[in-house]
Amino acid sequence: MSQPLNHVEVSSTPSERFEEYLQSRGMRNTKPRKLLVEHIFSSHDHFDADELLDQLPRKGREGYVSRSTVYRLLAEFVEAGLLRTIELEGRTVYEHDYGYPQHDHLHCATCNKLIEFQSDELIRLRDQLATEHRFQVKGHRLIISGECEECLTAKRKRVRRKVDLI
Amino acid sequence: MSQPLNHVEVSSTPSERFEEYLQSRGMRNTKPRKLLVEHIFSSHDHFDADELLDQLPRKGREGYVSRSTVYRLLAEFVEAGLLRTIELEGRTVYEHDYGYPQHDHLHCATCNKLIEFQSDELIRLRDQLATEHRFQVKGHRLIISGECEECLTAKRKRVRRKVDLI
DNA sequence: ATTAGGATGGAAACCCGATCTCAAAATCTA
DNA sequence: TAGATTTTGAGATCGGGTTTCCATCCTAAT
Repeated sequence: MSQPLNHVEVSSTPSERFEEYLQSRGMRNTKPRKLLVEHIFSSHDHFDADELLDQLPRKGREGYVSRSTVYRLLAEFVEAGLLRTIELEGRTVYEHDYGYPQHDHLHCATCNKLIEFQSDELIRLRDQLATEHRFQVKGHRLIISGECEECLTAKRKRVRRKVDLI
Repeated sequence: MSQPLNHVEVSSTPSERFEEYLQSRGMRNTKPRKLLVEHIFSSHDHFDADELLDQLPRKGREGYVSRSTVYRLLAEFVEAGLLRTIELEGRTVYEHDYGYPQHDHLHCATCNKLIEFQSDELIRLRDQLATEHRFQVKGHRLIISGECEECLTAKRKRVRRKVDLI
């Protein structure tokens, strides 16, 4: 059974890591940049640009970051190796990359949740398949789609309720 | 070693199959519909709407089909089970579904080619992973990205040529 | 503190595949 | 073959995530 994913040992926090990145390129560590790194790494969620904007303070409030800046910074975080993108049904979804191991996803079509898992056997199989086709692997993306436990349970409950009414 | 994919035994051609589909819905078997099914199933390629349009005769020529009709008919073919879509880096790519087995892809980042493969072991692993997470599988999508044999060979040749010049 | 130049906010522009509109053409039925 | 109905073609239009523009603000180095 694949366990909840463990963090990779890293010597510095995402914020520290990003600061180094900025330094090395002569870029400035501004309020929006600090705030967004903090926010994004304060919880381990998947999100797209819009969802992130929804989570942040509204215009006029302390800590507000504009739409254009959010887009700019998300691109920077990806560039810096902090985040990684997943293309899922048209939208671009972001997830932690720095300090987080390679993994794949189960995608629930009902509640839209992404469940992570790690499988060494998958990697082995992938490399074997590539070798058979004399293909040089750079990476892969596996998304298993279907319905998660909670949604299945909820559905079962609904059915039972209907049956009870009869 | 996974072999080139074999066609599934089917009792009728894609054209015949599509005609049945049209009949059953009281739709008409028009020239554009006949022509497009013929064209699409005359070779086993992956394509998007634009590529398909490029392959068809230009405006004014015999056999011309308009952009809007191409989009309309592609949707019909998917609905009819003739084609299946793959979302690849933003664009919608179509491939044969009818008379063709489930499979996955190797995607060459250099020449953009899609190479098909089939793996029972992958299905087994997928189902096992899903079971471990009490997840009900509907399907999956695996894309292994990297570089194909031809592109690797071409690159090697270029390097050798450079070396020769020294 | 000053200041040069990088960064941000707000809004407009963009991108572009996909869809819609509707008059004209094609198909099927009787 | 006439009539009813579906389908097509051409162009306009859409949608919405993303990018650009630029005046203003902010940061960091001096």
